[in-house]
Amino acid sequence: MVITRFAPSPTGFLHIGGVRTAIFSYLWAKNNNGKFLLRIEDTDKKRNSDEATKEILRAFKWLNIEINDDIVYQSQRDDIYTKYINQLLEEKKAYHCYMSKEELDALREEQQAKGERSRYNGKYRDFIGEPPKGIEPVVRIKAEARDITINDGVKGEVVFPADQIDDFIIARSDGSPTYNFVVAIDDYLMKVSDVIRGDDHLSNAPKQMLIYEALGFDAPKFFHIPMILNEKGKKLSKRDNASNVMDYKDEGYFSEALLNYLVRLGWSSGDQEIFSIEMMIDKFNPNDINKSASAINPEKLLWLNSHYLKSFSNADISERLGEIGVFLNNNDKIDILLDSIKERAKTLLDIKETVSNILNEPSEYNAKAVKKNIKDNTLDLLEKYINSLEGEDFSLPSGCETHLNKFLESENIKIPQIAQPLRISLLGITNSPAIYDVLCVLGKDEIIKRVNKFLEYKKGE
RNA sequence: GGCUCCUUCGUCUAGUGGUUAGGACCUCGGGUUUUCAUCCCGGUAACAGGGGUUCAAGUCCCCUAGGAGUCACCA
Repeated sequence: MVITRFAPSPTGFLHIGGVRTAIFSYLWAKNNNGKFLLRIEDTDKKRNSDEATKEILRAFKWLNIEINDDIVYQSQRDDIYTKYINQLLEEKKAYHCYMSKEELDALREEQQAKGERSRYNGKYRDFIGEPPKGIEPVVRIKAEARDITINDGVKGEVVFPADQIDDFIIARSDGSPTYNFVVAIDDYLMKVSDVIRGDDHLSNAPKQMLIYEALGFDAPKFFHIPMILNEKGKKLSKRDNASNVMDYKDEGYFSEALLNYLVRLGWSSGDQEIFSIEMMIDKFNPNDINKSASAINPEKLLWLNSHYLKSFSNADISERLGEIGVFLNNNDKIDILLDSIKERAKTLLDIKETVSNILNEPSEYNAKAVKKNIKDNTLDLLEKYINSLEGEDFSLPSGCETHLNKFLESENIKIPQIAQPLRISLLGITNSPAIYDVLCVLGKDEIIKRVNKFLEYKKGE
């Protein structure tokens, strides 16, 4: 069975790069009818917070990525790690190192001064005798001096030369296990078969291989996926704006669009751009992931978002609007309104804004628009217009159109002469959905009310 | 600096020795449109550079350049 996992450390919000890693892992598991697990790497008590964990979970919920089995928290697994550390110690595959931090620093400086790579010199590797007093030892693993080859599903064969590898620490002087150690143990214990993670972890892979070998465990298959770059071509970090997933939600993006956008970053299936989640699951294979890093492209995301928006039903959109506090339930023209708006909007926030522009009486009139469109005879026309509404059928946009055409003919004017002034008096601005739709949604009483208000405003000037 | 990885239009990518190097976003032009948009049609635009191998190279090899990642008792 293919089992994948996502293993964030809860040090803040979930960022875009992490989400993409998670999606890839999720898709690959589902493609194989396998499992997608979540492990919270909260061993660094100083930097972790429960709040961050909640935030990560909230993001997964929004993205509709389902996590199989119970969430694993590394902070609750000290006993397990200790057991394996002791095992390695007993088997002489690991040893206590009594080098102080100061001594280690001095060693590093000395090596760097000579232009060498800083690595542990193996001082306590075969140490016998009385250890120095007053020093709590760390545990180091015995790393055999040989090249280590990682057979990566994305990068291919990557060889790390022997001189790059030293006896690294698997347990700190306070007894707590280090990152590379717990990752290896947990992936094994969770039966993770395929590790898909950022290629910033590639250099950790040989260390983990060493741990697997020492313990006699089979190593999982690795897929080190390239980083996501920001618009400037630098590694996307938490400091980049728009790196927090939930910011996208707040800005009116849909999880469908974000997922679609992210899955196409570094991966593709021919010329296909639009993927439903089912299609992604069907087509995704981590072997097809690109080797090179890719830069984020907000415009394409926006395009995808508008694409998805157009495909949503009005009921669906209403529900999503409800989630951000916009309720349309008591408006019987809801379909006309949303049909009209969703064609031109790109985000949920766009819809919210336009809905509010239409449903709420304008509080002011755009001066530039007024100047351009309100001529000497315009107020007369507007007055005539509202006086001509009696008995007209405004239940559908087509009725509004029929009536307006009649009005144009009787006044012998062209449509812009009345459409733009109507927009201004009804909405305060000239950018709006089709005028017939606006008229229909508002209804005659509201039209009369707003036009009168505008007329009074103009007369009062 | 050591090690590792990467390099096709501005961006995301297709491409597995023979293609007029394709698609998408952006951009530009045109059309539809009462406005803003949408939508439709069309255009501009790329194999980092240099050597090989081969009848033939974006595709294979080498070098150079550029970019990225990593070098903790962080994860």
